[in-house]
Amino acid sequence: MAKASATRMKDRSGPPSAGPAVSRQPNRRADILAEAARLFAARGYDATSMRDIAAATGMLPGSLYYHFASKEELFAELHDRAVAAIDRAVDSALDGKTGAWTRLEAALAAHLAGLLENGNALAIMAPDFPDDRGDLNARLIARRRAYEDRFRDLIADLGLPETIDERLFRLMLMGAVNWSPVWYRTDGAYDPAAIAGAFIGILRMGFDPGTVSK
Amino acid sequence: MAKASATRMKDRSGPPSAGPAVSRQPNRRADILAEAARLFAARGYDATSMRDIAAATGMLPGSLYYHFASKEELFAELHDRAVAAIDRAVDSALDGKTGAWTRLEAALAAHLAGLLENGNALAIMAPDFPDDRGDLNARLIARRRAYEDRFRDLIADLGLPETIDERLFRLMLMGAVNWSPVWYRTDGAYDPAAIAGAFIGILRMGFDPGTVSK
DNA sequence: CAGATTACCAAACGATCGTTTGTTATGCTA
DNA sequence: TAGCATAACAAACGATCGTTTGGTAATCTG
Repeated sequence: MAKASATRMKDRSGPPSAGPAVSRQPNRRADILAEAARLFAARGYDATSMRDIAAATGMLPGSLYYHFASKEELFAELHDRAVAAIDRAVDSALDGKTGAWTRLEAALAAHLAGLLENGNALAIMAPDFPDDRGDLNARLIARRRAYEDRFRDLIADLGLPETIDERLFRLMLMGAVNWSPVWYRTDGAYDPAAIAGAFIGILRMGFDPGTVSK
Repeated sequence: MAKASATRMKDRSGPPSAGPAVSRQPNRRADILAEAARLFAARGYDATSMRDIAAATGMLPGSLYYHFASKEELFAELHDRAVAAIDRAVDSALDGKTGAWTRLEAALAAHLAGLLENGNALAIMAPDFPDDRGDLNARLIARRRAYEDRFRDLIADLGLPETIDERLFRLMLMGAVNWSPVWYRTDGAYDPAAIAGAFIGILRMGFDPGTVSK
């Protein structure tokens, strides 16, 4: 895997701080991102070639390199966008909600719904990359870590008894949810909210007795 | 990906039903399996080439095809062996144990220990293959499904209240455990038994009150 | 209207992939 | 000892991969 020479590549992401942005074919870059997201989610990173993405976008393979310096760069941007989108979804799910357990459940449901969006974003959020591919992997992990800190706070608010290891509590809950896309079926009996509700219900039973149903 | 022509390939797996098995270089096939398992676990399926496996085994790439019809076949056998090994580990962990919660915890600890064995068997057990690659994926999923049924029974023995969906209970618990290899560090504070104990402890608190410690 | 920039096409490059083919020692068996 | 299956080597095949290079219309800017 050759180191991508970033010459001639202008960073077209970032905020459109000044000027009316570009005007010619204003949306091809967004098209690429959308098609790449769909393909990565459906087939995984390795099984999706730049030629596939180009064909789905109606371009030639080399043309992608005008917008993105490399395949890894393209994927990393998708990853960042997915994390940011889920982060915002959690924000709005939390908006106005009160009660530590209710807030945790709402955040969890938004998190899961975000994971399942666009087919299946698991392939984008999950640690698809074993250990290898150092730079990219480190970047993705850091992004996710920052996001998952939100749940550390939400769990701290629960006021769990001291005998409970809050870190393991969080890892258990997040693991259960992050694994859900593996068995989730869109035609199944549960939707994201129901799954989050059931998980929280099971846990809540032990720590917050007297609350059988909502 | 050309359809592998299985001509000239004798199935060298299966039970050594009759005769003293092969006798000449009796162990090269096992070497291949061992090295392939190590490489797949470390780098993943796609990032591990047949040339890598051959080099690690001290053979030439083509020689692998005397023992295995294809790369997928090699992986599938590894997957089956991993599932079988964990199945046996759960067997022996359960041996002599009584009490529904204790048995579930023991099975869970053995399951997690098995996942973490050999570096990280996650790459072997996990749904590495997105949706594509039909034949192989179907086979792997079927093997895992049969194995995971064990936990359905263990959970049924708990006698959970009727308000609890046992399926979601199982999916939650298995998801939490199956996700653990993602964050598990061998130099960390927890070993598989501690993790299983903590997870069960959190759940048990709600359904089996009065049991603070073991 | 001249020049620069944008957004692409067309075509290829070198590397690597899974796999196949033909051959060759080696040991078992009759 | 002849014949045969075993277990590998040696070398290549065709395909596909990420990426690069050079050119070219279209658009924006001065």
